[in-house]
Amino acid sequence: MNYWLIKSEPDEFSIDDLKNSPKRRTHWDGVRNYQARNFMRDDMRKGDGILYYHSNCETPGIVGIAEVASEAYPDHTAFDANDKHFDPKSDPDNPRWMMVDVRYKRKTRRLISLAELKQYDRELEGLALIRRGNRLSVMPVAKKHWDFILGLEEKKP
DNA sequence: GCCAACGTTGGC
DNA sequence: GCCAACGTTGGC
Repeated sequence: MNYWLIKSEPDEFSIDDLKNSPKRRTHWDGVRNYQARNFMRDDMRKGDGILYYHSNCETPGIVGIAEVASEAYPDHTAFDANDKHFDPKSDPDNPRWMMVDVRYKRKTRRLISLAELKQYDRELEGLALIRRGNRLSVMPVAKKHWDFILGLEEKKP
């Protein structure tokens, strides 16, 4: 079992939006970065744990837990000229972009902010999220980092 | 809103 | 294959 962190702008699709989705799940479309795609396509497995992260908002940070609910399959929004994430170079016969389904598990007891996570740069060394200039929207999380971050949930910020 | 960091594109 | 130009991400 692997662990992941996925980013979403709460104005676009928040943890509550996921929670309120039918069957509390959705397809994670719109990823248009090769490294992120490769993680989804090659390494994500059903049941993997996901830290749900809110980006580009007042206090960016981890707000919930989700899980991978499917293997990767073609991201059909890349073929839709009316879609925001349309990619004319993605051929339906040879799709360039993939996605997985994501299922809501729960919210974290509190928001674990990026600023707080950065204070533990020693414990979280190697976590892509806190590396400078990081822009990946799908990234792996080592089990020891997963455990450490969830341990923070019980602490005062 | 600013801007640093990064990924992608395309001319050469 | 190099690299300048450009577009995007995302913290602040």
